[in-house]
Amino acid sequence: MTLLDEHSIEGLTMRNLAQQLDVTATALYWHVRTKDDVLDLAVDRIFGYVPIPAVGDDWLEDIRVLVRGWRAAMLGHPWAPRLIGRPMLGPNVLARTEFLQSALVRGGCSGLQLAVATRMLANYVIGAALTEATWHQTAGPDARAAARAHVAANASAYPTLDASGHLDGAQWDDDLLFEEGLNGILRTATLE
Amino acid sequence: MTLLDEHSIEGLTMRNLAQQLDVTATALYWHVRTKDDVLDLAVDRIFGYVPIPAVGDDWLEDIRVLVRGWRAAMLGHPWAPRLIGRPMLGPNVLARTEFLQSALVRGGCSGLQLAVATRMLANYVIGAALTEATWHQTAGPDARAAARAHVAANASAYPTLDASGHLDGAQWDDDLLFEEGLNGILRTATLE
DNA sequence: TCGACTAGCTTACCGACGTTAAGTTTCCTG
DNA sequence: CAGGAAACTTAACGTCGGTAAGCTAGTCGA
Repeated sequence: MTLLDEHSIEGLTMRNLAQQLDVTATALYWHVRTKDDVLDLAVDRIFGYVPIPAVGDDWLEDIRVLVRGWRAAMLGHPWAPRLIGRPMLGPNVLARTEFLQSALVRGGCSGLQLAVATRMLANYVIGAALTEATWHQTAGPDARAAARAHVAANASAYPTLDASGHLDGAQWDDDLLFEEGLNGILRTATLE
Repeated sequence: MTLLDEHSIEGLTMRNLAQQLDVTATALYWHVRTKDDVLDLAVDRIFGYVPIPAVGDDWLEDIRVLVRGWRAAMLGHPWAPRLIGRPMLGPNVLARTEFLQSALVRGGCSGLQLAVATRMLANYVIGAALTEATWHQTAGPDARAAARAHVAANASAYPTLDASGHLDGAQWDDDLLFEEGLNGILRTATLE
């Protein structure tokens, strides 16, 4: 994970990892079957960093806390969102899902409604972490400016986009946007 | 894209791509700067497959149609969700965002509300496509069953998860879950 | 008609990667 | 003190993304 944090995904090679451990690359294959296993382990470890809060009396706040921690864990390790799209059946993942569903059940969800709410939350967090991480690491001084310039140049083709400042980035805080969206999703869970 | 569809991401090598085009691998570097460029082109092309509907009188339905097409385009090419986490500033992406935002504006959104709604929708679609694609291609006969067995074995640790059948997969239709969640998100956009 | 120029491709090659096979050390146990 | 397993090394294979230099065909102005 040190390697991943410092040099992102491309920096994690079996040789680098071995060097970090003062070992030959082939020695790793005694502990691990393939490199994909290493990545899977890293992903599950990320989910282990998501604090599972104690069950409180406010199920909505319980969900908020879990989901905030989930997003924070991924944004703290920007390579993590990119690695989703993998099995993800480790016990850490299951424990997180269990907590989330149990909170929803406490809130009165069941059946289809429960399944929908679970997926909404998971999809929202994953999508948010992925796009935010992408945006941050793509934010070379040029990329964002180039897109903005392109929109401004063809302002007639993108009237709304040009006016909304969606590409300005600094206009709205990511945390605020996430929190507002989360509230929206939770509201639908309480309304249905 | 033929290569990607048939052999997924790992099957797309410069050499394979060149062979498919009856050319040497190095010839590709005349047209493309690096392999990442090829992947970026593939991603932008996917967004080109998202049909941008004509502007109708029902802005909610306009959004639904766009978002459905977006998800379908990604699920039709399961490698696509995994490639998000890349620049994504091509004109196709911008055009899609423009349409989405303009529909929201027609619906009365503006300011913070507009930004939140845009992100919610994007995050939801991306998250859904990613998890669904992952689930489908991980669905070896064993993976899903193994997870279910693990939950059933430790049913005491996962009471809600065990009872909800969240891992059964066949219980709810993916399309239905997506549509319901989409309705929920759109409802928050109209309520706020 | 012909030489210059260039878009497009090829041949040859580089270092790094994931992975395997076989042999070596280290250490614990009977 | 013998034996065996756990942990590691050395050597090597095939493939990958990418570079450098050279070849080929067609266009175009004089």
